[in-house]
Amino acid sequence: MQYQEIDTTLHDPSFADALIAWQKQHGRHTLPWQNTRDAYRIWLSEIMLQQTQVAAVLGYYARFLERFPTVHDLASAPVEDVMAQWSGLGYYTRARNLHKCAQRVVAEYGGVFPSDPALLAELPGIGRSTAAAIAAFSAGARAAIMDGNVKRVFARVFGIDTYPGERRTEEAMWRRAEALLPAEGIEAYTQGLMDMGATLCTRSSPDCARCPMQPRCVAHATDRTKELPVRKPKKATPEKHAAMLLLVHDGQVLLEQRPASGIWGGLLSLPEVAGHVALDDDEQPDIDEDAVARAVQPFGVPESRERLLPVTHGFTHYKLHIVPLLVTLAQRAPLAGDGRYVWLDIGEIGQAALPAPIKKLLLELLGNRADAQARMF
DNA sequence: GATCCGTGGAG
DNA sequence: TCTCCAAGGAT
Repeated sequence: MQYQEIDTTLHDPSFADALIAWQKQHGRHTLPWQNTRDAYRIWLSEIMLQQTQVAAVLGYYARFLERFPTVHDLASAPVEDVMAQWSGLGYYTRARNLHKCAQRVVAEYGGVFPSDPALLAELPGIGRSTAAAIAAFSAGARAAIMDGNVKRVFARVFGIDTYPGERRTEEAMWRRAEALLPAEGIEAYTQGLMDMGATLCTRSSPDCARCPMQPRCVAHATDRTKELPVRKPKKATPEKHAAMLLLVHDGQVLLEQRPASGIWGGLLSLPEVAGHVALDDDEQPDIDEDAVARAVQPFGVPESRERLLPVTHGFTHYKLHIVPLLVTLAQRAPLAGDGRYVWLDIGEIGQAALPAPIKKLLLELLGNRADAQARMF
């Protein structure tokens, strides 16, 4: 049902003509992943850009290519190195799938990415839209993308007033996207959709005066650019609390590798104190001192303990309140054998595969004063 | 089909 | 400070 017949009643060659002409004159042409047909570089950019804006990707993209210049370099690298390079960019399953995908491209395609979108979409981390973008930019394949930009542009230009996250609406948009594909010039067309969404048809205050679609835009004609696309129906986000151990000894901090799946999958983080964090009458976390003592005990003999101010981190679907418990050890015990725990030099925090809020917490607390801390602990 | 998965910027 | 959401995919 995914790839269905093109609905010819939705054909309108003038849409692509106008978009391509605009892109060539006013679109973006100097992004680091443009002006190449190197599928590796294009693929890497498309994965990094999933749910992530260009400005956030630029630095990561450059560092990543420097560390992994080819798909072979990436495939043969330890996954830990890949995670470390990705640290801070978010959605860490992307990094694991990136690594897996590189290995499959090497093993199954001799290091050459296929140009067929259907084959690309079978690889880990590559869905229908990303496959189309890679195939279009690297091989000129005539395939439709469907990202946030396209949904916003379509919702406004065609006056679609149902929520794009709804299945029926999204299917209708895919049908439209297929029908509107140009006979030629797929690269400028695809880039044009992205450029329009990112630079003109933005979420707030779109620049309709410069928009090539303005004469045909339903939202503009009916003064509904602020209402379209319709918002996601919002629901209350739950709040969670976690007490985390900041165990310090001899210039090092104890970190624990998180499970591969779930939040911050596969990253290093601070060990959590097991058990529910209750809230007292003032909504403040009520830490169970016995639980803390039990959590610390396996790692050594505590010297001092200090409860730090809570740090709040908002995710898409919940809010996490972290209560850091700074504990210095007088004496360190040997680590248990499963390799999950690691003592990291405080000076190496910046390079470690840590979630952004944890890295920030550690750098603010320890990193900035690494020398002083190293002497203290 | 609904939910999960990060982070940073805009307003 | 708070809400929204961005070059989506996997489960």
